[in-house]
Amino acid sequence: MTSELRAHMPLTDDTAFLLARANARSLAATHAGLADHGLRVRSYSVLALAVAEARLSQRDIAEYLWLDPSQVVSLVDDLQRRGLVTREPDENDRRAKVVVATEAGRRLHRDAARSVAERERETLETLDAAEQQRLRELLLRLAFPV
Amino acid sequence: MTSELRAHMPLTDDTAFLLARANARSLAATHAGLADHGLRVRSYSVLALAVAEARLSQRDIAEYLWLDPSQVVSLVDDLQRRGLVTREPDENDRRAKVVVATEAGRRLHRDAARSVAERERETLETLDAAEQQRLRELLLRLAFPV
DNA sequence: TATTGTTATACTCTATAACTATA
DNA sequence: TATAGTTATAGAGTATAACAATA
Repeated sequence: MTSELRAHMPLTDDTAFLLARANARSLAATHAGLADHGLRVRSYSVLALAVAEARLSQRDIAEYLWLDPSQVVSLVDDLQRRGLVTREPDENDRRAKVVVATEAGRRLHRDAARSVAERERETLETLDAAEQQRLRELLLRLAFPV
Repeated sequence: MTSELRAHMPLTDDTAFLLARANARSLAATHAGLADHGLRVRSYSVLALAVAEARLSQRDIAEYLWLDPSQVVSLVDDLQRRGLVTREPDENDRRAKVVVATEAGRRLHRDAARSVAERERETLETLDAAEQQRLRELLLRLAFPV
């Protein structure tokens, strides 16, 4: 970056722009962390929710990850084909299918999460621990407004 | 969102996830604000940099917006075709082209920025003014690490 | 009637490599 | 030898509409 640009820095008072650029950096780090595990950001996210004990339906996953329900279908298809998750019938609603991680899915997620955390740590180290915590609190309220 | 999910909230200690979801909300708001102005997020961002007085080259723009230089070519092509920006030769480097907004480009940007700001305000209102400022400071350091 | 998962399709965005002109 | 802009192409991500099964 030129010194002139450093001094001026357009758009840096624009939350949307800062959010987009910070997210781009974070995405690159996550992508790099997942590369060796045969996962992409979206399939990793779905797997992470399947590993969590929340017993989410595909519709829940779509809402949570801000994806279209039709996208979740092919993501779960892929994970299921690889033996990482299963579709279980919801006992209360026969339309819905709960996505649950298999033992292999849990193992892969654990290894992938470790790689991702390592990369993310480098991305976040420009903030100290308290600042990172404060950032997460603010982002949480933005990501999930009450 | 189910109450069970509200209670559990997987991934909410994951900065990358929160960043992605907050960015998705912000993007949707920006997109809605731009819809009536014939602009998309990426073309709007390039136009915003052209309106700024930083006299950025296409390469600068690519780096700043985290885009590939080849993507900037077609974005500038489109804006230029619509008379919103011009490519000016860089006096110091004949390879480089500086992207500058025309008067029409400035007008469109002003109108679009107003629409975007309105939508963004709704997205951000879950935080008070001081919190929004604090968030921008933290994001800036994440987006542009020294 | 509304919702869940599914299929299909078109469009946008992203990643990569090669080429040219200039440095 | 390296860099700025350009062209081309393939792959990933996104948006939308329609349908069957179930609520």
